[in-house]
This record gives sequence, C-alpha cells and structure tokens, in this order.
Amino acid sequence: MFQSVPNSRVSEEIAEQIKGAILSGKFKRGDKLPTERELVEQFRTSRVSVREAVRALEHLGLVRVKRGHGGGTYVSGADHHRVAESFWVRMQLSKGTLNHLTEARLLLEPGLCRLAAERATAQDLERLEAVVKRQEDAVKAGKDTQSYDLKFHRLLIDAARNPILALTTVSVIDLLVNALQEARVGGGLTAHVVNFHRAIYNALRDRDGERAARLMADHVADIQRRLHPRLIRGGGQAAPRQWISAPLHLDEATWDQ
Amino acid sequence: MFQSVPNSRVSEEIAEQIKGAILSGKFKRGDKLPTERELVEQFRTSRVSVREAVRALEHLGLVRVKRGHGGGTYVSGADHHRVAESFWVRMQLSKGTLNHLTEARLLLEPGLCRLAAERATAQDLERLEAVVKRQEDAVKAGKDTQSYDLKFHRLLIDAARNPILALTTVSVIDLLVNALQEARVGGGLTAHVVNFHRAIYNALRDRDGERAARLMADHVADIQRRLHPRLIRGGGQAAPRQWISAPLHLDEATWDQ
DNA sequence: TAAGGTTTAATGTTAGACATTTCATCAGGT
DNA sequence: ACCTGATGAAATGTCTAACATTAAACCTTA
Repeated sequence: MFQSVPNSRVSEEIAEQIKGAILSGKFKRGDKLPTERELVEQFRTSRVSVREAVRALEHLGLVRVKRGHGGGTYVSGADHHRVAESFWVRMQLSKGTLNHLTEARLLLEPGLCRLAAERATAQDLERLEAVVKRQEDAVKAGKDTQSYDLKFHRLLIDAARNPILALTTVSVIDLLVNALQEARVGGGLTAHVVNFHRAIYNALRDRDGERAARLMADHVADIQRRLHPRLIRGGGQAAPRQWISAPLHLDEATWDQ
Repeated sequence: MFQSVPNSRVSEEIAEQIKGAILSGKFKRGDKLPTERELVEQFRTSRVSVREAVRALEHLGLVRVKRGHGGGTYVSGADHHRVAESFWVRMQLSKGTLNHLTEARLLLEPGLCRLAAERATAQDLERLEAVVKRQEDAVKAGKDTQSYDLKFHRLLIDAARNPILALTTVSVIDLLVNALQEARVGGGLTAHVVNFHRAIYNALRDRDGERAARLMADHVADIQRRLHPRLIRGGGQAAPRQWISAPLHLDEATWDQ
C-alpha cells in the first residue's frame, strides 16, 4: 500500500543520483566527475559519505578512481571485472570448479554464435576476418597468439549484440584465461585454435548460425580436452589472491560506444 | 617476471583477508564478524578503512550489515542482487531492452534443463514435483501462483548444479520479474504456466534433457509472447530507481549449504 | 499482561587535519 | 639536446574523535 522510504544511507542516495546522471547521459564515458570536495558542497554532506558513494559506483564498474595530480573520478563505461569477481567468489562458495566455468562457456558461446550469425554487420565480419588473418600470420611466424585469440572471441561476443550475455561470457572467459595463465598452461595448440576460428568465421559470413554454433561447441570442448587435464595434474585450484586485477586484454568495449 | 605489489589501498588488504577467511570456511553463513571497533584493533588501522572494506564485501554479496542493537556484519553466503544490479546497469549503458533479457533466458534455461536432467537427485525431483503440485492446487483454488512459479524455476536452476549459470540465470529472471511487476503485467496465464511446469518436470523425471530443454524454450517463448506486447503498450521502460531492493522471493540458496 | 518508555550496543555521519601519490614543471649537469 | 633530480600542486587516501541514529532488549507501569 505504501511506498518504501528512500535509501536509508546517505551514500546510497548520493550514489543513486550520480548513477542516474551517468545512465541518463549527463556524464559520458571518460568524463571526470567533480572532485570529492566539490561533491561534498553540492550534496551538503560529508566527505566520508561521498567517498562511500563513489566506491559503490566503482564496485558497479561505472567509474574508475585515480589518485594523485590529475586524478579524480572518471566514468568508465563498461567494466566486467567486478562481475567476474562475483562469479569467482560464488564459485568458491559453492565449491565450483573450472569445469563449471567451461560448462557455462559451452552453453554461452555457441548461443552467441547463433545470434551473431543473424546480427553481425559488415564491419563486424571485417574485423573478425582481420583478426583471424593476423592470428594465422602470427602462427606462421611462431609468435604468441593469445591476444588475437581473445580478440576473436571478444569480437564475436560483441557481434551478438546482447549486453547481458556479453557481460556474462566475457567474465567467464576472463576467469578461465586467468586460471590457465596462473597454472602456466597455454600455448601448444595454436594451429588447432586458429583453424577453428577460421571455420567459425566462414560460418558467420555465410550466416549459418547452426554451423557456427556447432563449430564453437567443438572448439570450446577441444580446448577443455587439451588444457584441463594438464591443469589438474599441474596442482589443483590455488591462487585465490589478486585474481581479477591481472591484465586481461578484454577491456575496451567495442559496441556500446 | 615480477609479482604485483599488494593492494595499495588499506581497505582492499583488509577486505582480502576477511574474504579469505570467509571463503576458507573460518566464517560460515550466518556468522557474525567482529564489530568495526574490534576489527580496527585487530588490523591496527582506522575505522574508515575497516568500514570501506566491509562495504566492499557487502558489494560482493558476501556479507550483510545490520545496524542498531544486535547489529553488525553477518556472513550472507549467496546473494545475487549485486550481480543483477550490474546486469541492469550494463543493460542501460548498452541501450539494452527487456528482449535482451528474455533472449538470455531463452538460451540459459533450456541449457540448465539439460544439465538438470542429468544431475537432479531424487530429492531435487521430489521438491520440484511438490512445487508443481502446490501450484496446480493454487490454480484450482484461484489463488496467486507467482511464488510457486519462481520457486519452480529456482529449484530447477539449483538442480543443474552449476554456480555460474545459476547466478546468471537467477539474476536475469530477477530483473525480468521486477520489470513485469513494475509494469503491473502478470497473471492471466497461470494455467498455461503450470501445464508447462508439469511437462518439464515429467521430462526431467524421465531424464530426457532434450525434451525438457525444448519444453522450457517453448515455455519462455510463450511468456515472452504473452507479456512483452502488453509491456510495450503499457508505456516503455521507466522505473530506473529502487530496482534491486524490491522483494524477490529468490533469496534462500538451496544447494550450496 | 500489554503498552510504552529507557537503556544499550552497534552502525551511520560529520569535521578537520595530515599522508601519500602522481603528474607537471623547471633547474642543473653531462 | 637530454637525462636526472628537486620542487610544487592537485587530487585521493588515511586517521582521529566526537556525535547521531537505529533497533533490539529490558524494564516499568497501568
């Protein structure tokens, strides 16, 4: 019957207002919010409350805070790290394993292929093709290919044009890549990978979502078969610390600009 | 080559330590952490930093803070609300729509059906059956059935035993339900719903994952067909405020105890 | 015994000072 | 010219100590 009263914490009220301003476009990506002291004046509150609000936005992935000269609070647009961290925490709480992550990937990425086959623009296809080409060249030259590998999956995810599935899938892949890197597992299967990528690209170009999905499922299962056994032999779970802040190469959002 | 230096912020270091204690089982669900003042003494730091750390854990969904007499910081185990909020924010940033949410659900829930058909225990099936039965009774009696509806999906999600997919799917459903409630859309299709639930339950009982998945896809698509048009006519997006804290009936984790 | 006031233990909020980080600038030496 | 180091400035980070508010428990009284 009655409306619930507004947020009881001052900081939540502040956070809501700033969030609203960002979501409604008053602040765009890269913009600098007022300094803490200026916000204190505008909201007529204390610095602690303002800082708490800014932290909340940081945890939402909406802003990034830099310190030092030229520092401040900057709108960051699209950061998946916090969601990835939540996934990780939840996995540990539920005694989950890497297989659960791969299982999720095995469901998500083929589905994204179907969507991407319908929705990919000419530009999407162009970019995908370019990445596959560069990866092929890198393989021939014997160079490291992981950044192209990740870029391919990221472009495909973006081409499917579903922000929820994108956020989820990027987070899942992120955690998997980190886990494998942490365990020093990786490499040694570059030729296989790039062949799959090429085949998937061809299917997308032909707008054949089913074929693309099937290939992607094979691709992910292939990776699982090759890497996970080495991982388990390698020595278990480990590395609860410092996970998410490792470099990820998955940062720049490409389609929500 | 080099190890990254520990967290630069004091609060992050504190949060990491507490998080580690919770994840390693030193604190269990429902346990009360030391009070802020006690933590200040243990960590030899200030209340500001301790509070910031506790807030971080709160945003991760790991703890809940109650104020007043008997208040304090309590380990909360498994809260999806923050992830749901991240999803929502990301949707708005990316100009996403409810259709994107339903699209995600349409991919996730059938997949969960396949997993659940393999993994559901006798107890899972028993509970599912009981909920379907109670929902059927409620329909006959002309009572509200939404809580049974949600409970069915939640039990099914849990029966699939994948924490990542569970967290994602619960969040997606949560946002959809809130959106529909906000728009005063709902009801009027109870008979259809419960018939689908019964059929899905039968498929799971027969360990027929494919049939269950197909039925679930039909079920979700059915809901989409019936509700979304009314939603769009109803008047657009709306309701950016106060989303996540609305009552949700999806709180109690059932399988990560 | 039920209604309502009081105590109390916790978090929430404020104010102000000081510490630290980071970039920019400029000077000095090679 | 160019690297090196010192200085300054602008912001966030941290600390302290007091006071406000909340909500459960307890106690009093009609």
